[in-house]
Amino acid sequence: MFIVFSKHKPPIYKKEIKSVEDFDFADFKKRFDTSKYSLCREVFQTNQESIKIKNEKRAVENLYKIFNAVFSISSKKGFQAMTMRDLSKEANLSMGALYAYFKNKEDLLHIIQNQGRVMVKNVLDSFEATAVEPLQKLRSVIKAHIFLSEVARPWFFFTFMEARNLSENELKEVREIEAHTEKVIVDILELGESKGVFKKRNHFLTASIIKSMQQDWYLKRWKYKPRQIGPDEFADYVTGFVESFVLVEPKNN
Amino acid sequence: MFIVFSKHKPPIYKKEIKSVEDFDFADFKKRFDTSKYSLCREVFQTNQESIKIKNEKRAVENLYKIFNAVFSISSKKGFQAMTMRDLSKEANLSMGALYAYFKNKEDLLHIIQNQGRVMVKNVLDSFEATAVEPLQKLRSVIKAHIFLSEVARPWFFFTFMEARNLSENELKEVREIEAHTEKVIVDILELGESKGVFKKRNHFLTASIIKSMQQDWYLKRWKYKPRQIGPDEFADYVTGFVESFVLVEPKNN
DNA sequence: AAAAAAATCGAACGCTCGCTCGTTTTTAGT
DNA sequence: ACTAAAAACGAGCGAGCGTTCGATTTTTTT
Repeated sequence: MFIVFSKHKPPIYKKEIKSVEDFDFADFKKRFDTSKYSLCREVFQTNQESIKIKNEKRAVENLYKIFNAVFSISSKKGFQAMTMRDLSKEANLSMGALYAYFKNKEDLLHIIQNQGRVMVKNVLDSFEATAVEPLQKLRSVIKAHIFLSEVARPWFFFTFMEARNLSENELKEVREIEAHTEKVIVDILELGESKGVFKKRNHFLTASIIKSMQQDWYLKRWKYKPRQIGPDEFADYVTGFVESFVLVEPKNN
Repeated sequence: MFIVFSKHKPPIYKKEIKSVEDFDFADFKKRFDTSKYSLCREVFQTNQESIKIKNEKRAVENLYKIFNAVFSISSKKGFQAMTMRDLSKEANLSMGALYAYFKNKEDLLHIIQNQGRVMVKNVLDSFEATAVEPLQKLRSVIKAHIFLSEVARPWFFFTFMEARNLSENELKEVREIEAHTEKVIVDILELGESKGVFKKRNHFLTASIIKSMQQDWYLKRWKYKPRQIGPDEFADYVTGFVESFVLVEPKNN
């Protein structure tokens, strides 16, 4: 989709740090369709048989209003505590209109959760193959996750917080994708270890800890915002933190 | 395999490391009243005027049943979605009996949240002054937090997940204690920097990341349990991770 | 401009919720 | 064993929930 080949592949142990894979948040936004409607359009196309509205433009715009209202209300009081009257008011749609976009309240939850999951899997998988060297792979994956959670913060927050309300089946899917993204990191760490670039560690624990850092970015954004810490600075700090632990020959700074 | 500090100590800063401050989980449990009723007893004594039951033993036992039921139900569907009938059934108490222990559902939430907050503050503050050297202080605080969240995991999980339902006033208290525990870490890092033991870093970000690791322990315990990773191993891994980043002269392994 | 189709509206319905209170059971003092 | 206080009980109340559907408005087609 957007695999970028570096013009000159430098040797890993030298000054290769400034390669094309070393994207920042601005690069990330350019590479993806970050239009605020893109996710809603996908939802419309995926659920066309259950959505009673024919006109795509209209449907997508209203889905956008609905989802935003859901995110806004449930970030304050949770999805279960949100009433359909709350939602109707916040989205500026009548009760009847709302039910043209989803079958019932539970269905609304599932639509959002599923779309969130699909988005994360699509984006992160496309980043796995971006880089070749272990260190670059590691950086790519860490950054991609942080930047994606920045672009789609409400989706991430909602998915995390409301995962409890899922059925056993869906919960299994959540666990699977979580294990998958963790395995992506573990594989990179093992590759690096076998190449002698990374230290021998408990890679599962390292991956777990990396994920917890990424998670902090979208769960506790209110902590970072007033201190003017942006996604680039945060991502660099996390990668620096991780590298000092896993690299055989860490940079000194 | 990876960093183990407890028994055979690598001589990093002379021998003062082998001090009483280098506690493990078993030590921690001994040092605190970890009786399953101790927190409930505190709740009873704190809210004696609103609790309509006179007999302490009876009240404490029922509070224990109630809180456990609350934790069990809301970990699955959230506090808001839990009905008083759910709670009545799970706690084996009638509706009327429940309301002898709290004024209303909201009050029940506040009682649990307040007690959880008080506990965390009491325990962590008592650990701040335990050690003298920056590195030992850092280890103490990190371990104390992880071990405490292990002993009182349901309280931690509940406090985190249901913080959204708090009033503006209480939310302020939550933020305050969160900022407080973060500041404790920042102060230690600054002390270490001034002593030349720790590197010059963005201490706020380091503290933030440390907290996110600790948090992972009680939010995602289902990940660690099947892999047989206990609190000692996890705490050692986290401290090792952090030390490789902050120490001027990190141990090699 | 009229007619058909699409989209929106919101009062009304049945149900479940938090909570109460008159009654019954259990406990403790004698 | 008696009795009064303490504790527990649970059916029932009104409020508010998710959801529906015939009426109405807006858009598209002709």
